[in-house]
Amino acid sequence: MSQHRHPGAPGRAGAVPALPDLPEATVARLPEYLRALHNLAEVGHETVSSEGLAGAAGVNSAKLRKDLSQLGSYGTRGVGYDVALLIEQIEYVLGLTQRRAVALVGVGNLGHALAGYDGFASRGFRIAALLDADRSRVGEVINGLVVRHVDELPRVAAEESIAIGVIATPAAAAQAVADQLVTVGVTSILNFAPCVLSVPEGVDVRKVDLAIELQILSFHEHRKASLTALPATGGSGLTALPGGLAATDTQEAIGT
Amino acid sequence: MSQHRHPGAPGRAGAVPALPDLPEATVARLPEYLRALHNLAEVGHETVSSEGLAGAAGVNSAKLRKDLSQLGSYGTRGVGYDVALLIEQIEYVLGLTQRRAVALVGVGNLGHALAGYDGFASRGFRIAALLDADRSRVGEVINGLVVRHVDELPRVAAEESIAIGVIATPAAAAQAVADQLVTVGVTSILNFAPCVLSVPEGVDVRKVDLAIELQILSFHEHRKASLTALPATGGSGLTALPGGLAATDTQEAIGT
DNA sequence: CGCGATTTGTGCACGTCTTCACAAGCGCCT
DNA sequence: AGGCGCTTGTGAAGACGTGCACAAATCGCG
Repeated sequence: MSQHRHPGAPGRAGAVPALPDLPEATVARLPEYLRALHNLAEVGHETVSSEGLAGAAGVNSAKLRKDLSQLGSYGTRGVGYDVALLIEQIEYVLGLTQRRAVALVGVGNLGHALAGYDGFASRGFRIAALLDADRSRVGEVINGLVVRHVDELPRVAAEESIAIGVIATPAAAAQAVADQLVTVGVTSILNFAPCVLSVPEGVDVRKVDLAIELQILSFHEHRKASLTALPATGGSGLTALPGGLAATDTQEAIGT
Repeated sequence: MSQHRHPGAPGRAGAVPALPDLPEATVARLPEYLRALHNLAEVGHETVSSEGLAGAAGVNSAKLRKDLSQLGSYGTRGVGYDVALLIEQIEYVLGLTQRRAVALVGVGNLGHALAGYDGFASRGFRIAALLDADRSRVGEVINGLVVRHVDELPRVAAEESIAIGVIATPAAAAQAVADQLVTVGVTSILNFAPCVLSVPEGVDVRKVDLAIELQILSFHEHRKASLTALPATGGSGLTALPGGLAATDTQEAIGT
């Protein structure tokens, strides 16, 4: 689909392939833009304005324009962005032109669900191996993949280059698993275990903790409750407002 | 445990119960501190220094002190923080003194795993209801809870006050579910579906998207690869450094 | 009772992120 | 060709978050 020229160095071909060192906040939003763009492409949109894409991605249009300008992307003034081209650009920047191999360690409750998650395959990743420390689980087949023992990690890593390790073990086991992953050369880890991982410099760790998300929401619930609990004690004037005017943050009121 | 005086307004009893309006970045870290504190308490620590707690939580000690000072917490200079007291304080601020009821919508792959997740119960939450739109799933028992049809949401909400709604449905269904949750009075939503939710003002939405996390990691992999690909083209002098000196961010090298 | 060791709480400077507002550029219509 | 409306890209200002470095406070010991 619209195979313009090969996605590579933006602009001149053969130039430095190094990435333009994006702000982290921008990087965190690019996947959201990408998802929105895929949706737009499916519906048949050829181009999209910053306003339109921003709406679909749930952000401010100015922020979106600044983000896209960061990666040197070419929109057309008066028209908007070419959807297909922008998808290519973002996928290139995110390193999704190659399908990255993921090793998933821990096939318990959560790991099982992750192993069956469609989003892996459909968003540029491939589960290369399922691993677990529990030998009674080894041999089990999940979603067409056989669970292997975690000690086989070096062999797995030798078979195919693992780009990302996903840890879905209990907290007690997580650090040991992380160490093993680092040992076999993995430099990116997604940690679902509720604990802090200690890794050498150069290794990236991202963490997803369900309980933390719930507790943050709980805080806001608590705050909202404590606000509406004040009836009208002669507040300075900014009381009432049943909906609560405080833009708490997170992602309130996306607008239409 | 350690039922000091009732956790309530910090300091004087009966004072304003309103929360001190914390910075969002601080709120996001409090759960991490809380978890670290529980670990310390189990090991038998009575007090902990900012340095010690910061290490356990994977943050800078200055940041931790500033965070704790925000909530008016009382550490003791020369000694540190009282672990039990600090746990009480943070749990109060986060609104965890009451066990909040969670409604989980969507018991597919992921929802199933979430329903069986221990972290819910052990971190201050209680799954009050499992709901799904698929009638063939209704009646199924997961972890001692019966799956009910999503249309029963109003009845469920009437039975007990739902504090938080968790959406674990496919993206296509998520917005409709969110609307239903909002209708029955839920003002906090945790969304696992890969889509942007539009909600009225006053409703908080947090999002967890596995694919986004992976794509962010993919970017860093891509960047690291493009850096090491430059051998030694007479760089300005800060090349080499096999580990890569760039503190990419996220959470690198926690130290010991 | 005083002193030193230790640790908290915070003022300040710096960097990052966000948002506004507008100039520059592009296409279309006349 | 020229002008007009629309949209991008960006400079500048402000809000926010971070980390250093140090003063203030507390404990323990002589």
